[in-house]
Amino acid sequence: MNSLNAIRLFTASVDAGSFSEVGRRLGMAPSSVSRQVAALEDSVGAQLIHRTTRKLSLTEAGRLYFERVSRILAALDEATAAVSHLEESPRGVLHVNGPTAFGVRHVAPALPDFLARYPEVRIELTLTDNFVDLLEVGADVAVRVGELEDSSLIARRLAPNRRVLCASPGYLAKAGAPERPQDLADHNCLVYTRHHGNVNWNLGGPDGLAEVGVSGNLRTNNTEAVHAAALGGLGIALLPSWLVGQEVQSGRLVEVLPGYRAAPGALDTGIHALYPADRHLSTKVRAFVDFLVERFGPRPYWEETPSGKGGGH
Amino acid sequence: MNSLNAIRLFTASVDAGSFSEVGRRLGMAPSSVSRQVAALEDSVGAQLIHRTTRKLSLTEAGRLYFERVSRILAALDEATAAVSHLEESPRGVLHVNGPTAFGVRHVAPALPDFLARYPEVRIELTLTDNFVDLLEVGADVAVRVGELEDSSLIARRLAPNRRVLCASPGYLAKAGAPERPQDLADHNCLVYTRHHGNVNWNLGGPDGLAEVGVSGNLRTNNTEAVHAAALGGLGIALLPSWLVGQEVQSGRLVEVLPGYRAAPGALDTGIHALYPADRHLSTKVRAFVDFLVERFGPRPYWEETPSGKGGGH
DNA sequence: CTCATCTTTGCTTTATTTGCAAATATCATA
DNA sequence: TATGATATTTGCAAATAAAGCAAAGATGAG
Repeated sequence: MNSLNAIRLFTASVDAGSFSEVGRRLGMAPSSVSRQVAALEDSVGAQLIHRTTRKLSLTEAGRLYFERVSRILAALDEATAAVSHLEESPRGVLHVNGPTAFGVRHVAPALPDFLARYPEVRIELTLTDNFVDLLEVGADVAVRVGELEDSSLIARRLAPNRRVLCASPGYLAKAGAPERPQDLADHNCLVYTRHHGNVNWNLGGPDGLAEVGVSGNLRTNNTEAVHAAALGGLGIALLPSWLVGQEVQSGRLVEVLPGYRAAPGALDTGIHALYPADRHLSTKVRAFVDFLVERFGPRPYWEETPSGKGGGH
Repeated sequence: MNSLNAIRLFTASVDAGSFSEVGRRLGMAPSSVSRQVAALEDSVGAQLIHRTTRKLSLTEAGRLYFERVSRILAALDEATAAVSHLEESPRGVLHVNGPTAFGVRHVAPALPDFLARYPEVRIELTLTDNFVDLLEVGADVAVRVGELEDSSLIARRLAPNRRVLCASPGYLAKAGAPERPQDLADHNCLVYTRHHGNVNWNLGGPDGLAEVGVSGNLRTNNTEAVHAAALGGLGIALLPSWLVGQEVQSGRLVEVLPGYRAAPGALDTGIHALYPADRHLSTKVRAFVDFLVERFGPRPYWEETPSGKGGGH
């Protein structure tokens, strides 16, 4: 196949008017230029340049080829530049994928700041709760809460995923606050589970790990439903801090058994940004992930407490 | 610089959806395809394709690059095809250069036949009597009468360049016809010369070579002037057969000393077509030169005599 | 869970390209 | 006219790039 280099040397020779001059400008031997152009001529099957020791002149075929090929080379350089340009600074469309609840509460609110910092980026945010293949859906980066599937993607930790026992002040006034993990068995516990069967909450505290079987009059596979029920005063819930942290801060919910915390399970591996393990990570993805890390960590705003205690990792 | 091959493999991979498939189609190892595309990505500085063992998918940069580069490759192939096309059969502009007198009498009249045979050729005929550099003037082929300058051009012999002693019937009736070369000294000889000084005509005949000093009341550096004067009955002229051959045939001029002929000098090396010694001789030039050879040689029409004698080489 | 197929990487072999030097060609200049 | 400076081109050896092979890791189908 004919090489791009030969074509570039051909046009350069036409511009310079001499193979030697081209060699001088490009720092290569004149013989190489000569041979490349000769090879190009063989490749297209026509003489392109009449050669004299003193002067080069185009044949008709050469003129024709030069005209067309000059524009083509320019277009090719433009195409390359356009792509390289994309990488100079964050710009272009950034497809972000994430779970609905977390996305609505913490990703979407962050976007104005991000877009203000990088005005040339446009974001396409897709919130889905079923697991999607990043590449399948055309996403550049995904935010995942817990449960990292084993994949070729790179995971960057954005925040811890602590779970908090909490209930509304109304419920606690009526039912009292548990003082030890075992007390939970006597409370109406709002259970989030994806499976059937009994549910245990594992709580670590000053007296070690306690496993408590919990139950109540609401079981659901939807965290938001648990959340709503807890806000409504139905009972005690075990919910991620990113969901209830700010309500605990405002007092709409009260943390229960604050000396204890849920033992880290599969759901507690943290909140991560996932992106393809490509050798060339695009600047817009890097910028977005860096932005999220900066915004959330090391202690996310939803973990802040007025007294400075709690949360963290 | 990035190679054309890599770009072709990139687009082929996008089309095929798999490096292995491309390798299969193009008969090369999948690893080579993979490496070429990776090198292209390094070259443009951006990831173009997300790879999975099972599937390839374009990045935004890849989509952008693919769109532009596909068109560019097509344009490049078109440009190559256009040039190659030129060589499939004679077509395009053919620049022909030649001396005025011969061109008007024998080249221009031949062109209708040539153009009828090759309808896709357009001829640009430039007739000049000063020597021009073929390449300088942009000519593809030149017709030269005698005097071949030593150059890198290829010379193909089209016809002999015999010179003929002749005079008008009127002059011969008045002054008589010479019977031996020496008789020319007593005739009014019409001398073509570019220099000052005496002029000798060297005539070869049955009695060997005779050198005769000639003179008359007309000396000129223009062959056409000699020709016109001879037709007007002024005297005896030594003129190329291509100029007077047909007039001798028609009787408007009569050959003098037909048993003798001018000794070949620098002016008698023949009539040639000259064209560049390129490795790729264009088909239109080849066709034109072949056409002239066929039309003129081995015995040109202007050398024909009713009795079949004379002329030749 | 196993298998077939895909991409990638290390390693070796092969092909291409390069530079240098020499041969040849051309034009300017003495 | 002869000489010198500079051009293209070619042969040859060295350097560079590309290819294939085999193996390892990855992914989806059955």
